[in-house]
Amino acid sequence: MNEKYDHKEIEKKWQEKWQEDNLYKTPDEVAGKNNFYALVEFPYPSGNLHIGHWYAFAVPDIFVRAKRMQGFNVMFPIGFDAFGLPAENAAIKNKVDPRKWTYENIAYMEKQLQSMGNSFDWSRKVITADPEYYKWTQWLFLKLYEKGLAYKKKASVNWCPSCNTVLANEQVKDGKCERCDSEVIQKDLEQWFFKITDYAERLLSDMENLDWPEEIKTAQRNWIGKSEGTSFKFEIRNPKSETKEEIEVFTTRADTLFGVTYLVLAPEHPWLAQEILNPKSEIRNKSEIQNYINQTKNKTEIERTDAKKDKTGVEIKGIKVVNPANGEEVPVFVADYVLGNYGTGAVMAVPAHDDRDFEFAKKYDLPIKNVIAPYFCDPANPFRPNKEIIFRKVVHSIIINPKNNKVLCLEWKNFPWNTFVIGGVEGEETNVEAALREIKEETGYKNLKFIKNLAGPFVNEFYAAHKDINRIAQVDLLLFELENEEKETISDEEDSKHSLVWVDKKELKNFIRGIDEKEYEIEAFERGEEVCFTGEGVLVNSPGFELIKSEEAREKIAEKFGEKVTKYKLRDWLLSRQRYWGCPIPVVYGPDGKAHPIPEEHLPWLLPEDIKDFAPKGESPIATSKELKERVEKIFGKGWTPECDTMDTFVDSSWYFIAYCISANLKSEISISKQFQNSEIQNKLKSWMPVSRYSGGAEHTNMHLLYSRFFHKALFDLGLVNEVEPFSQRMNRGLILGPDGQKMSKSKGNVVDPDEQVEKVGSDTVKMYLAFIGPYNETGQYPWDLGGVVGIRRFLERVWRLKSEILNSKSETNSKSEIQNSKLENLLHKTIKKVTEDIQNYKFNTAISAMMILLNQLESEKAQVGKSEFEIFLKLLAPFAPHMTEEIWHKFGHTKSIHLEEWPKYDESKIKEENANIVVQINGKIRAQFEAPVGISESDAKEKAETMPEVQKWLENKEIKKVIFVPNKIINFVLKQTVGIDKLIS
RNA sequence: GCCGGAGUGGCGGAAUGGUAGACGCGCACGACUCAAAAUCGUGUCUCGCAAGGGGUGAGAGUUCAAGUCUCUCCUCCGGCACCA
Repeated sequence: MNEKYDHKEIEKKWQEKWQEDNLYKTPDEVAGKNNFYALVEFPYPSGNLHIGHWYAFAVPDIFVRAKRMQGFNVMFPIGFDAFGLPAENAAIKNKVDPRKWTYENIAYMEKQLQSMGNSFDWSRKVITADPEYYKWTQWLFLKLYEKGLAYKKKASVNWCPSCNTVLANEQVKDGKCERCDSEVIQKDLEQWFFKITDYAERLLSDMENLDWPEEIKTAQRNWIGKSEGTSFKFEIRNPKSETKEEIEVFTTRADTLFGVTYLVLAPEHPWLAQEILNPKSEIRNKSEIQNYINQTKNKTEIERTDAKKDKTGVEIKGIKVVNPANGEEVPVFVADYVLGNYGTGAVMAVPAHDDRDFEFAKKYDLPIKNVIAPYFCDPANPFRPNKEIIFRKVVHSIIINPKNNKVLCLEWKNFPWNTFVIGGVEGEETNVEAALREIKEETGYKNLKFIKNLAGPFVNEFYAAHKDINRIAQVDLLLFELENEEKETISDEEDSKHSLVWVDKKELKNFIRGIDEKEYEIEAFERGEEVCFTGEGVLVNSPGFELIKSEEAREKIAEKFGEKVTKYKLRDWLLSRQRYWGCPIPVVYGPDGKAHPIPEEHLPWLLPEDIKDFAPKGESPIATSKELKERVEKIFGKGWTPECDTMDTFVDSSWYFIAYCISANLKSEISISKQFQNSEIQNKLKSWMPVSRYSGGAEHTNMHLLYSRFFHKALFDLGLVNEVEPFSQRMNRGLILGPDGQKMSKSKGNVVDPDEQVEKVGSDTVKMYLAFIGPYNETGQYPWDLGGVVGIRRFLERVWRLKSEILNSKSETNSKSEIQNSKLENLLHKTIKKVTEDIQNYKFNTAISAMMILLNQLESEKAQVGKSEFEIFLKLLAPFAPHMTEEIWHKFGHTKSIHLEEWPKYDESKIKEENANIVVQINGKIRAQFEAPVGISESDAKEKAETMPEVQKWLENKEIKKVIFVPNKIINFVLKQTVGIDKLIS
């Protein structure tokens, strides 16, 4: 008799039973079991579970269940990241209390989550908007404040005019608000910050030992943006001032110091602000500068930071600064291409070797001084020791005949090279003079027009065999045009050396040979203009450092004229938000305006509830609360005022994984300080932290992970936690797209509703389909494919049917547990191994495929399948289809849950095959194959292969050059090629 | 521009340097059926009647053997981006 696989009934039944039995409640310690902390990012209570939530929670549940069966005490908690903007926006739009909106959503989503049948430990649930939770957030804030890690300062901040609030740098995308897409502007405000920059180095170095995907580590490294460089001080030449003033610049290219032709200050540079106010200042164009600064302030972030826009700036007239390397005076500019909040807010401009400076210098016609020369060194002719080193300045001339666009080149008679016209610079000659002289001597042409410098200088080092010397040549590449073909006769000596060849422009690449730098030169010629060389090379025009390589010169110049320093792109974490629905910053202001922490006994410092209008008007709606004002005055006295800003929700989520470990303590009446003093909390944290495996979305690669790591390190320094890093393993998951391959969105109408799918095919199918769609530990994008869902459902139905058949037919032969078919047994053990390993590696797709293969085999040989074999299969399937397997398990007469069973073990000896399929290759091509006992020797395999007719026909009349034998896999005959070709032709 | 990641059938995707396309979807044919659905079976990279040949974004290279390793290039996705 075949009963229907009624997923609705089965799933409901077991969900209720599991809850009733508290099956997944996780004690802190279980004797004989190791703890495992499996964490998934907690959801924001948006009001509806979408398919992404399923992907985030249901799929890792497979891993969690398997881990439990494998004997671990696994904590798999869940909660809600409940503060944040959408609640407030809903409040403004629909005139509902954000609290009510949020908690109703939570209640609804909890029900939806239950339908997932996940093995969450609900008893550890946390909600960040609960006073019992944010009391702890506030306490932790105060701890950081005590340590000097939370501070307030006036800062130019990213302001979203639509959300009416401050945004962290991380929340600005392309100069626009991440949430509402409005253009972000800059605004000066007093704001709270966390000093995450103090931890930059540790955030970087502690990552080394973490078992995280390399791409996440790299992303964090980029975000932290460490760069090692040098700071130089440029003295301000201010004849009337008695005090010595300096401007400090930061550079990673100390080797270019001699190429500085001006200095640039960011509009925010503090010296500038101060100097403009200084009546004695030498600056002659103060109002022009002030205008420029004001303009910058009015720019949006997107206008300011668009690298493609034209660079603008204003010279600060009346002052110069002195290059510490050579005492040269250079002008100073203010320009907004220099950022105020990185480095020192001032840069030394080296237009010859920095693209941005180059662009600016071109626009404002500032001098460009080459100090780094590209460096070529012919590996075929390296310097020879003990030979004289001769340095020469050289010019290479490209002479073009405008009539036919051909280039004059030399073909050398006694040397294997073809060149442009080349020659050394003598005495006091200029490059052009030297070139013209050489051209006349070598070619006879005397009427040439100098067009321009194409490139240079660059440096070439080689051993010149014809002169038996080591030669260093510093080369400039010049362009000339032939005015007419008038010629002088050239000396016999010159004539005997080389012949003149006019080469077509396009042929230059093929004609010029024997010089390393030819590609560089031809490229420069084709480009037709000098460009900025930002690479490394050797120094020129840098007295005392001539011809030293960039890398070495950086060290030497830094040591002599500056100081080595390290800078980070990472900026302090701005946490103030001018919003209602967040954790109140637990601070009050005294009559003098100074900030005071709220003493612990007043925590939680509650969000006021007497707010009527949540629409922000430049300050937090909390500022309108009467209740809060009265509360402050009552506790602290007249004249005291509350802090009205709330915290960035990233603060709430920076410690929620700790909250899960100690969720019972959150409710305690005992003060937090006291709780931390007794060992209870420490012990719980020791049981669970660090998180064993954390899975989440790629969108949190930077901010959330970095903030949490910072928070954890700060708490570690405070002695509150025992670990430096919170997450020992992290895996990012991919994204589920709509059936059309597009991101799901209501406007596109391609949203897949998980509730609907669960209703139709059941939670087990939906979950398993999501696991089957692709590897879980890669950040791919997978379209939801209804056909694919059907495939999984079919698979489960087949399991269901097979169960019935086994139940019916095996009822009398229950005792039979030995598999009689060794092939089946072999497959069973292989599958156990494969599924076990794949689950561990989050490769659920191939684990499922292995189970499908096993099921196919079980079905085709069902007469031989005993109950116990089928039960092993069921256990493998249990984490994937928890409801259905539980149902079958009980139908098989068990009374305990399948999820409390032990994970099947495989026997390595049973995986071993008796026979191997040996592939016979001729020259790497497969020609035949045969079955042979495992371990067959090379000689036996060779003998066997050679007797096969389909092999013999290839070996006929051929000489075997070599035989490659891969045990149990391949025997490859390598034949003499020539014979093979003859055969092919005939 | 820089830094990551990835390019394999009609589709999602498999392949410790060793039989490319497992598994699933789709499709085709067949069985069952009055019929359909469901189910089951067979086939399904491509050219070729076959023997064979070609095939993992393109091109070179290493190797007895390359989807896999090396180099050059192209495309897509993600992140960062005037960071000196």
